[in-house]
Amino acid sequence: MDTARPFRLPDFLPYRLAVLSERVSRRLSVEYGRMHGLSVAEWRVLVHLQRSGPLSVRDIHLCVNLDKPRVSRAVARLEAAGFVRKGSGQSDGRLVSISLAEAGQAALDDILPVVCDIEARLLAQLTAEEVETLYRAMDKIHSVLDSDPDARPRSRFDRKGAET
Amino acid sequence: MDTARPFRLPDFLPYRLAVLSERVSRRLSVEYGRMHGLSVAEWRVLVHLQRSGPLSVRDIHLCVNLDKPRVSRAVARLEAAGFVRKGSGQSDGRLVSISLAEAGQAALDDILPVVCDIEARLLAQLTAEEVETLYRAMDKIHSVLDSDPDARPRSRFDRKGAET
DNA sequence: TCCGTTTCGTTGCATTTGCAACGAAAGTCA
DNA sequence: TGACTTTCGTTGCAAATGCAACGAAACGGA
Repeated sequence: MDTARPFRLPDFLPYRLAVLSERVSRRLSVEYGRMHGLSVAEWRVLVHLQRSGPLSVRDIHLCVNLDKPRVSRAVARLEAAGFVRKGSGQSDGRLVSISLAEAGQAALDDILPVVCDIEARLLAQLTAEEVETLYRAMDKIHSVLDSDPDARPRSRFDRKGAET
Repeated sequence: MDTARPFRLPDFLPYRLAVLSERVSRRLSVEYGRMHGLSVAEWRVLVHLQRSGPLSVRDIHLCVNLDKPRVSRAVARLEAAGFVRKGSGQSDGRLVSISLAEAGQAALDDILPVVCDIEARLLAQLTAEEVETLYRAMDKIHSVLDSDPDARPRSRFDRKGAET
């Protein structure tokens, strides 16, 4: 019989992921966009700086899934806004040491509670077990891609909750 | 104690969703990109046409999460490539009736098996129950956004497997 | 019928994106 | 030391994106 079910976009995993992810991102960026005029890239850079201390562009690029140019430009804007300071690396003249400025920390202090609250609301309808399964499922999908040569590699920070 | 856990980007749901979704999308677009030079928008339009028959730009726009300009341009490219035909609507002179051409159907016949295979591989590591929970969890997250005035509304086709 | 309003598809435009390439600064090895 | 290669951050540029606005067509009352 081979009744190949007619292909339905709304049932297609990649499409579902894209739609949900975009909707969530949009909802979030409304928040930190209107609070301090941050883009997603800038937000990621700030957050990463907060917990990892001064870093180079490359470090950030490798950790938060943004390509080098995007990090570079995000840092430039953040510096112009006073959220971040750029110093030259001491040992290696190529590296740039990027560190969080007070205004940047203040912005994070503003935004983090709001953003965490949204995340909590999004997850509020799920049982603890559902959340766990959701994350496990997402990780399993990642692991399939990890061994697919045509997939883009996963940043090491995303592999496992990141120790450092 | 209130040890507010230090905010970790890799544990943050919106970030996780974005990373996974982008990685999956990328992996997919490698496929239909190199097979027929299709973009994501064009792919979505083709798929939707296949199962819903001739449609207007507006119909597509409302169903597959693409804004009007993007649909319009995608259709233009698809028409130039011979994948799609554009006729004027009969009753309403404003509407454009877009229908799948033979070449478009052929392209889909080419791509669908490959793309479905990728989806199957992505889900292969999950148990049936995990898949079910994954989808249920995603739906619950959507439903939270459905009642959030600051979130963008969900297309009716995405709300429930789409009857038509 | 006529005129104001709404809807449709397209186009313009400013911004963002992704990718390649560039110069500067290490590193490497003879 | 001196060429050759690699790495870092930035810049250029072509293409994609998001959003507003436009003209054309239909609708809705007077």
